[in-house]
Amino acid sequence: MSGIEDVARAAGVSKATASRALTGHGYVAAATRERVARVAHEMGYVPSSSAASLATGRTRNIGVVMPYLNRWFFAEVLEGIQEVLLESGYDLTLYDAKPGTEGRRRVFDDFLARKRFDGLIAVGLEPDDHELERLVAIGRPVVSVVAIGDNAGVVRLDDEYAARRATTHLIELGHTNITFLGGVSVSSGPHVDRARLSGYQRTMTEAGLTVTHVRSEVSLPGGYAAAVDLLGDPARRPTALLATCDEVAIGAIIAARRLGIPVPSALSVVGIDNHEFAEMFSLTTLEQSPRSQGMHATRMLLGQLEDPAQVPQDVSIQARLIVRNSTAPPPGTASVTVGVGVTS
Amino acid sequence: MSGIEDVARAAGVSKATASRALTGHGYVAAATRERVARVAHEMGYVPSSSAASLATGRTRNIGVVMPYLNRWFFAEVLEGIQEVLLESGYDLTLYDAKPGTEGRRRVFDDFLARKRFDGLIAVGLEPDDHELERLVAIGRPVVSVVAIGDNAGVVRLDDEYAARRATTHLIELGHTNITFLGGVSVSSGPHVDRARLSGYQRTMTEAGLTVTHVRSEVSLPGGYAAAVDLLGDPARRPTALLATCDEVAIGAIIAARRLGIPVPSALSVVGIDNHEFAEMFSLTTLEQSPRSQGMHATRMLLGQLEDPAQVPQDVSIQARLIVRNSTAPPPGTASVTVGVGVTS
DNA sequence: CATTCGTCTGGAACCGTTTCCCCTTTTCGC
DNA sequence: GCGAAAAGGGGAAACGGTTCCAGACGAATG
Repeated sequence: MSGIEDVARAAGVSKATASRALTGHGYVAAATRERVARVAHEMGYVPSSSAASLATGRTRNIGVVMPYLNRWFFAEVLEGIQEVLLESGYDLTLYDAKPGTEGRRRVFDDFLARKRFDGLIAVGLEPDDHELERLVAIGRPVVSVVAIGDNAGVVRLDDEYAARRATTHLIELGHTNITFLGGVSVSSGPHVDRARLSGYQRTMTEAGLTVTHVRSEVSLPGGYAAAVDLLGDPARRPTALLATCDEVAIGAIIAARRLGIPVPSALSVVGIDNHEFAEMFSLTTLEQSPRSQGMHATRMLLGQLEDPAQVPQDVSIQARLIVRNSTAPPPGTASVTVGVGVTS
Repeated sequence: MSGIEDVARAAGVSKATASRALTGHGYVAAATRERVARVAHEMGYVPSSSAASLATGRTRNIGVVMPYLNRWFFAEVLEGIQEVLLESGYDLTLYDAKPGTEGRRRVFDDFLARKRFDGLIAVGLEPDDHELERLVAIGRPVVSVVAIGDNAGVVRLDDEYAARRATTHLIELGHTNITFLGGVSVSSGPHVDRARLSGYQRTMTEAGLTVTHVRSEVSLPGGYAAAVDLLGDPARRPTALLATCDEVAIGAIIAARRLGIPVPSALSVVGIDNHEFAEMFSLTTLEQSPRSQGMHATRMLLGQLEDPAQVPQDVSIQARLIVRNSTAPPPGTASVTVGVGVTS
């Protein structure tokens, strides 16, 4: 296992020059640089990252903390992050912080404190006060995807806007009996879902319509179960559903099919996400493109690293409405022509 | 930012003793150890991992290479790995190696060569010769989930067995016209799918039945599309489908519903995986439990790290058959009583 | 032509641990 | 009570890079 000293010797230069040649910092004659590079390559020399980190104080590694790995949104964000880091030559260290677990406590109290990264990306973290404090205590730049409640750079979907836009779409189609399917109350639960619920509520209220909110676990099976309950009772059945996310929406569509309720003629369903399954179910939805959120956040963080003066910016994304075939005017309406396709 | 030297001074001992006290290596009086630990804790001392790695040659970090992050199987394996590593105090560095991308090339040629880990877990990697060579060249223990073709430790599902078991289940129900829905030929493509196809073929042949294989992309939408094609043509329609995995199976069930073909009365469908959606679709399937495969592989690797003499073992898992409501005797059969529930 | 400046290079210090080696003190067996 | 072994602790040398500093040289400047 050869070190830079061996390379230096083989190239007939000092350690210092070899280092400069390989890192590109400081003066080195072009011929020398070339020779050192060649020798290093021939010897299969790879610098020790621990030694380099120790000397420079930089790890060329980015930490990513997220509460779930197996949910569509998170996996997509992670892929976006990974893609940018790979291009930039940074490693990615992953910390799984499932809410309420001992593992999460250890992540915040032990793992992150080791600072094995130059910067941190927090995805949908919803940290409590103690966790937030630990995050700040690390003293490394933090960027988050989905707000975490402090002044770090944030990339996120404008959830309130997305829900308003979805609701408006249904109202424009002529619906008046629209139920929100989601997991939380406005005052508690993940901020994302609260903002979406709130966007729905405001839009409905502004239009003079009655708000109805049905609880559902935020997952496909959850949406299915909640929809079976709701739709099974003809008295409660609305003409349209706004789901807090596509998984819930798809669960609801599956439930409707099973109950023999045709979508969209008897029931319109709209989601938020543009999940990979949305197309297959012809789901009208708002696109949130988590992958590019991840990429965006990563570029922002990398930018901050190379120029610490760069002020972290907050980026809020306005989702695009994608109209497919899960929404239509309510039953018994004079047919209305609606453009099918993508609109803003 | 305090180093071990500050701790040592504050505790009135030498650097060497402080190090011994904190790491637990070598002789240290109990009282001293306790005092050093207390002082360190009070000062909020956290050892520099780069310095420690440099000195010891160990990183307390495990690398994980996988081709996809957003597929159910991979995400589950990753969670299993993460869980065990978190308990053991190891970090996890993730390398995304999507087949055929420039990123993948860089992962193998640059990133892995940096050896920022004590060991590597390769998940469903299917490396080519060059990649395999690079993997070996790293000189660190490698464990893989799903075979990679060399003699490293492997944890995997016995795919051939799973497919045989699934086929047998259908045959026992009375089916004779069973189509395999999957993405490959026996001679090329991912080993997993080939083994499953092969298990199906042998079982069919042994039973004197005709093999029919329909190509499908290995994904939910892929299964949907392939099934729409196949089932839409009454001449080709079988009485039972064996899908290469649950996602394909579920796609097929959705397609059947849409075409008005009742499952299981007119069509039986069986998958392999026990995907999180399987229950919702009442899918009969073989459980592969990727999460525990991940945990298993991780424990194996960690074991090898603490005792290099430990020979890597290959572990092959026999999937359990979970009978739900997507399989039944073929139409027009005298009804056969079949136990519903879990059997081995 | 002398001076200055930019370029190029080598020696040595440094990053923050761990660990080897050696010395002192205690414990234990006989 | 004595010698050997074990326990406890300190100094200093690693680990493998990067970077500061100083010196040497050639070209440009006055």
